[in-house]
Amino acid sequence: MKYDLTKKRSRSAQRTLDAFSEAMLTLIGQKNFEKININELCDLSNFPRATFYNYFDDKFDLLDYCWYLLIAEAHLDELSNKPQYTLLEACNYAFDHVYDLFKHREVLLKAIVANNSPTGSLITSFITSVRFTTRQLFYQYFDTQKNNLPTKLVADHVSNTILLLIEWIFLKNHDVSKAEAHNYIEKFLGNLC
Amino acid sequence: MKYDLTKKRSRSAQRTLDAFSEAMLTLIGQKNFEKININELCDLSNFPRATFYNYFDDKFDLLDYCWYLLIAEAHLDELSNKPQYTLLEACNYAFDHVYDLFKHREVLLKAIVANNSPTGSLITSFITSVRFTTRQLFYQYFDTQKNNLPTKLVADHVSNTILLLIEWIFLKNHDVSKAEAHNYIEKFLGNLC
DNA sequence: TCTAAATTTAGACAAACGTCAAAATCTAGA
DNA sequence: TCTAGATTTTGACGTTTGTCTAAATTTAGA
Repeated sequence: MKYDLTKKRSRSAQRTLDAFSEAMLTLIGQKNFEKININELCDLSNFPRATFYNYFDDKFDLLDYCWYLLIAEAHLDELSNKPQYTLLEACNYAFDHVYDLFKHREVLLKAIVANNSPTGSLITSFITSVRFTTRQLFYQYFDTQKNNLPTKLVADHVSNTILLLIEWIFLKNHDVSKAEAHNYIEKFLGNLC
Repeated sequence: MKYDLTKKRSRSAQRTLDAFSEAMLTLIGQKNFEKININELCDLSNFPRATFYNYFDDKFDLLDYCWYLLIAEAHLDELSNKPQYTLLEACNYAFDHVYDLFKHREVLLKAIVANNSPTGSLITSFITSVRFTTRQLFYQYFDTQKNNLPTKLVADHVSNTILLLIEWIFLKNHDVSKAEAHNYIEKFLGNLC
C-alpha cells in the first residue's frame, strides 16, 4: 500500500480512502472481482486515476484495505481485555466476533459470495486476510502462556480451526449455530486445552 | 485453464505445456512472480503469445498448472491403496509424502521461497493448491468412515493440520524431523483418532 | 488571512494484456 | 501416403495498466 495508514490522515485523505473502499465494496457485491478495473472504481468514486495510484498499488491492494476495514468491525482486539481466558474460551470468543461480523454484514457478504467463485482470488484473499489477523491476535494473546508446543504453531492451529468453521458455515453454507460451532471447536482443539 | 487436461494430449500440446511450465518454474526460482510477464515466458519457452493464451488464461493459471505437476510428484493418490489406515495414520502418510516432496525438490523450492514473499500471491497460491489437493484426497478417503462430525469438515481440518506443519517447517524454516512432526500432528488431532 | 509546502489532478506515455481472423502447420485415420 | 479436420502461429488490434510531469489545488502554520 502506497499510503501510510499509521500516520494521521488529512480530511481529504480520509475522504479518498473512504470513497475508493466504498466503491470497491459496492462493485464486488455486484460483479466478479476479476472483471473490475481501475477506471470503473474511479468513475464510481469520482476520483482521477492518478489519485487511485497515490493511495494504492493496484486493485488487490485496495481490496486488502477493504478487508482491513471490514475485519476491524469485528473488534477482535478486545480479546486483550480478557487475559484470564483459557485457550478454548479465547478461541470461542474470537470465533463469536467473526461469526457476528458475518451475521451483521450478511447482505454485503452474501452478495460478494454470490458474485465471486469460492476458489477465486477474492474469496481466497478475504480468508487469508482474516486468517492473518487472527494469527497476529493469538501471537500476542498466548505470548505469556506456557506450552510444550511452540506458541506460534498453536496460535496458527487455533486460527486455522476458527477459519475452517467460518468457511464451513458462511462460504459452504452449512447452517450451524454458535453453540454447535463451539462444540466442533472443542472437539477439534480438545487436546490442547 | 483453457486447455482441457482430461482429454488425451497431442505430442505438440504436451511439448507446449512442458515448455511453459518449465519456463515458469525456472523464472519463479530466479525472480519475484509479480515481476514476471507473459512475454518473458514466451521468450524463454520460444512460443508465441497467442499459443500461451491457447493453453492458459493468464500467468496465475499457468502457475496453478505448475503446482498441479509438482504436487503430482508426491503421489498422494497412493493413499487409496491403504484403506486400513486410521485417520492418524492416513494423516501421517499424506504428511510424509508432501514432506518428501519438499526434501526431494529442495533446490527448486528454496529458490522459489527466497525470491517470493511468504505473504505474496505465489506462496499463497501454492499453499492453497496443496491444501485443495489434500482436501480432495481425504474427501474420498474418509468417505466410508463413520463419525459424529461431518466427514468433509474433518477432512478439511486434517488437511489444514498437515499444511500448517508444512508451512511451519518449509516456509517458516523450523527444523523439525518427520518423527517430531508426527508427534505434533498427534497432539493437534488427538481427539479425533 | 496569507503563504509555503504538500498533495491532488490532468493528460500523456510506454508497456503489458488479452482477443481475433486468417494463414500455416500438424495430426490421425483411411 | 494422402487428406480432411483440428490445432498452432502470425501479426495486428483495442484496452488496461502503472508512471510521470507540470499545473492546480489544498493544507497547516504564521
